[in-house]
Amino acid sequence: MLFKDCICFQLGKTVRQVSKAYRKEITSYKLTHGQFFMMVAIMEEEGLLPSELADKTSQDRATTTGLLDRLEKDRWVERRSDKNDRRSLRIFLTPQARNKREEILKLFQKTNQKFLNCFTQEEWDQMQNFFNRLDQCNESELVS
Amino acid sequence: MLFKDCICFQLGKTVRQVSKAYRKEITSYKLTHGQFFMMVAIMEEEGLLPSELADKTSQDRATTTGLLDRLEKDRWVERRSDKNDRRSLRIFLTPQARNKREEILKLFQKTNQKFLNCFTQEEWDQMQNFFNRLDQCNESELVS
DNA sequence: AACATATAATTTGTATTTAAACTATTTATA
DNA sequence: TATAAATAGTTTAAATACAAATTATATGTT
Repeated sequence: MLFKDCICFQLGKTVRQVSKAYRKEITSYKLTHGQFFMMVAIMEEEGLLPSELADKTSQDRATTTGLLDRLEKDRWVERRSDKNDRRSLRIFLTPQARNKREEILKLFQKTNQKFLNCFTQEEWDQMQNFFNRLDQCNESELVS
Repeated sequence: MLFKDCICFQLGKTVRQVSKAYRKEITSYKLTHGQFFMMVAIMEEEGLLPSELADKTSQDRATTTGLLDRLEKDRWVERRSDKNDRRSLRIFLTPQARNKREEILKLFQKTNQKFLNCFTQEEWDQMQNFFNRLDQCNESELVS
């Protein structure tokens, strides 16, 4: 199997499968899983900057702008300009999104738990350790 | 950390980082990493159907069509129609792609090895086991 | 104050990803 | 042999992803 020992390939394949299963769990809200994560991030703390949300969700800023555009169009969030720094925006929930806060956060926990249940705590610790190592391995210069 | 125990989130974050690092390794050929994997798959065996390549690269067919479109536009591959089944196409390398076959396959091995070097064989076995478990965990019905 | 630099967010352009619908062809079955 | 069902591949539309450029504003330095 050509791609058996290609971490990048295997990781890509797995993330596509897991994301698909995750989407299936959250269909009721008609949010993509990226939008769902963004909503969870905003529901945990309102008033953050787009750049802070980008950091929090590990997306880049351009992607975050797009996510917020669609969430704003669908009346989940609103951008309010910051009085102290006119470059900045602050992201808040709409009233109707705030009504769904508890539900969404609960669904987030429940869905995560379903995936976590496939692993022992020790295994999940080990998996996180692998993820961290991959990040570091990326930072180091991969020169021949 | 809100997303610490969300496998889907952590996996997505990691795959974005790893893919970015992978892209950096293969920039010289001006291929995205998806295109690169597709080229590797074709270089291993010419004459496969798009559907077979989709399976081989774990992409769905629509994605494969798009990848082949761009690879054909950039003169890496050509589609030839199958005489025995007029629905089918067979994918072949162009002569200029065939010239780069050894280089590309070597770069594929080398780049993969760089990432594998961050782990022992035992750890990589363990990681593959986790990936397989995630796939299975997805197939099972995740009903409350 | 004037200017360079940095920062926040967006825009642009290209590629990927996916679900769903679609066309053409082949195979199975009544 | 008709017709239904399956198969191969593509198209469409919407969302991501990301590099590079852009706009507006703020900060630092002389």
